[in-house]
Amino acid sequence: MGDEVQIFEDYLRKHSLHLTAPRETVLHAVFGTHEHFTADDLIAHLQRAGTPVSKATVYRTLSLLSECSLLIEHDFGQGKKYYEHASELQHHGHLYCSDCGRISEFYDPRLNALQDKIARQEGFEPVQFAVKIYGRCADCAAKRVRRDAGAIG
Amino acid sequence: MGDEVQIFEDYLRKHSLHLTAPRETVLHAVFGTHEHFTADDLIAHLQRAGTPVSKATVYRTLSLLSECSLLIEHDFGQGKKYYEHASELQHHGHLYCSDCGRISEFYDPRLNALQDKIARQEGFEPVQFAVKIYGRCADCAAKRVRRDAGAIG
DNA sequence: ACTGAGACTGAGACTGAGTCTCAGTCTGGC
DNA sequence: GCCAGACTGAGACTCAGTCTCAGTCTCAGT
Repeated sequence: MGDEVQIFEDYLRKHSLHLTAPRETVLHAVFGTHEHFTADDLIAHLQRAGTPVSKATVYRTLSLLSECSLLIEHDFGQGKKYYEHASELQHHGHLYCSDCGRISEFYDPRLNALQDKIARQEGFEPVQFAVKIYGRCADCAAKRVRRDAGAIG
Repeated sequence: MGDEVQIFEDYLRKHSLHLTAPRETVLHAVFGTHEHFTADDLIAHLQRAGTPVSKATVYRTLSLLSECSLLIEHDFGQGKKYYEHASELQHHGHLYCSDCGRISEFYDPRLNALQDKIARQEGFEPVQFAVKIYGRCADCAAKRVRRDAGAIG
């Protein structure tokens, strides 16, 4: 936090836009967490925090933050976008637990190198990689084993 | 085609469901193409072909086909689902051109092995892998180079 | 063939994430 | 202070996808 404000301000200035109070509120809320969040989460959080910002403004600000590469959008096929800080580990992948919805991350440079190589082999100019592994997290896998054992016994 | 009908019929029978005319119409349309398609594409196609099937039924049938693993759903962050045949190359990745929207595929067993290994290292039980590389296809990259050259010269 | 339980259908209402519009407000260079 | 143009919130709108419901069809049992 701090760097982000700077980057955002620079970006806004370059495009003749202003760092207004609602934008600052959103910026602080966004960079005050390290979780993946949705626009709706953020709107609810701001509401609860007593600093409500309208839906339209939240979406507009998230869009600006994505444009200046401070945020990255992710889609896990839920019909809504998840956001995360772009500054975290670069080009990491996601593990999405279909049972509890938990999202965790992993980073493996070999995976990135391999993807880059494959893309270029196909004449493709890669900009962003998105590796999503769907399945069950350790907790849910364990729960399922216990439940299945119970069902049998 | 043929195998798919068999698999679908077996699945339906096992669940006390019927292979009705609208379902058959959808099945034929779905397996009559090898492209990635959206529900909307399919509805429009059936309309044009003079064999319209209602939106609700199309969605219901696509959902059944996904359940019995004949189709796989994909999300490229467009706010709509793309479908493809599950029988095609297994666990392949997608190259999505952000300029023209074209979707192409690649298959690399090393990528799958690596993903499986990474997931299990994290205690995660993988069910499905989704590798999406966003960027520019060869055509669009070339177009862009020409356009940029033109802008400078 | 007839019957009844329950599966199926289409039309259209509904949902929910995200976008757009618009009137009123704010910002900052002059 | 003025003004162009950026910004805001409220709520209308869009659009993919889901749900509802009344009417229809299917098929096992007779």
